Amino acid sequence: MSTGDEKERIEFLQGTLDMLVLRTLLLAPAHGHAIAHAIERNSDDVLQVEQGSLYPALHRLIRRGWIQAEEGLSENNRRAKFYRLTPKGRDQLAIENTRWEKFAGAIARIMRPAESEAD
Amino acid sequence: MSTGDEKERIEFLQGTLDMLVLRTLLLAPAHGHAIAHAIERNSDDVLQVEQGSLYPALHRLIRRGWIQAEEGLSENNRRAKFYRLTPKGRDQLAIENTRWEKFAGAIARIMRPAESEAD
DNA sequence: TCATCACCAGTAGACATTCTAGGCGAAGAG
DNA sequence: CTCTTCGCCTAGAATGTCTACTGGTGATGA
Repeated sequence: MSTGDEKERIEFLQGTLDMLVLRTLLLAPAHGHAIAHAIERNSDDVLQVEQGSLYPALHRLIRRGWIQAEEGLSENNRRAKFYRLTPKGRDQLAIENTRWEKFAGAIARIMRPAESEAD
Repeated sequence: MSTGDEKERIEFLQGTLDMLVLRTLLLAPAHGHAIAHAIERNSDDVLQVEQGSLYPALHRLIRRGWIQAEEGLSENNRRAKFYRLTPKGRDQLAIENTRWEKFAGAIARIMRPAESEAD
């Protein structure tokens, strides 16, 4: 996953993709393409999900029992794998969400006092 | 860098350590140990900086010209390398700060509607 | 004086995740 | 029939972190 700046494509934030995928599947089952597009759209195109990151992530999530795949037909009448959140996946999403907020909060505490505390 | 939960040590957020180090050195030059402790303290011990992550990061930052090292004596009268932010490093910090906020904002947009939009 | 501890710097190797850069099969359009 | 688009997938490289060390040197106290 990278951010979508003009040309400053940055590799960023290892480990958040799983959370984002789980979050997306909380709304409804979806196939790979749709998941990627949903994440991109919902982030106002700040995040870009590469296929080479997405599919390994999906398989990882399956291995861990957090999602499951079902064969189906896409909106465009093509064969597609629909991924669905499992109960374990739902729990995991809650865990990762908490963890993220804790982490982001910690970063904020370090970065924030910049203006006032600078010596 | 990992979060400091009781036993759920998580590997988290590749790439943020550099930003945190730069931010810490914005306040004042410091040696490795001091940088690590400052990050841990300022994050209320949520973040833990491992030496095996810190020193490679420091050397990386030097290679990129964002910080520079000077030999000196620590508060405990021990030989230590004091790392100082360079002008380039200051610019870089601004870049990374912006990037982080953009990224965290994007994550938030995806994660937020959880409560209201859940089907 | 000698042992021990805390402080400070550093490295090697494993590991996980991401990215680049492809490939492949099938539906639909012309 | 050909071309494009959709959807799934993988190999290999790059990156950054973690675990688990090594090593040197002040300070402390027996």
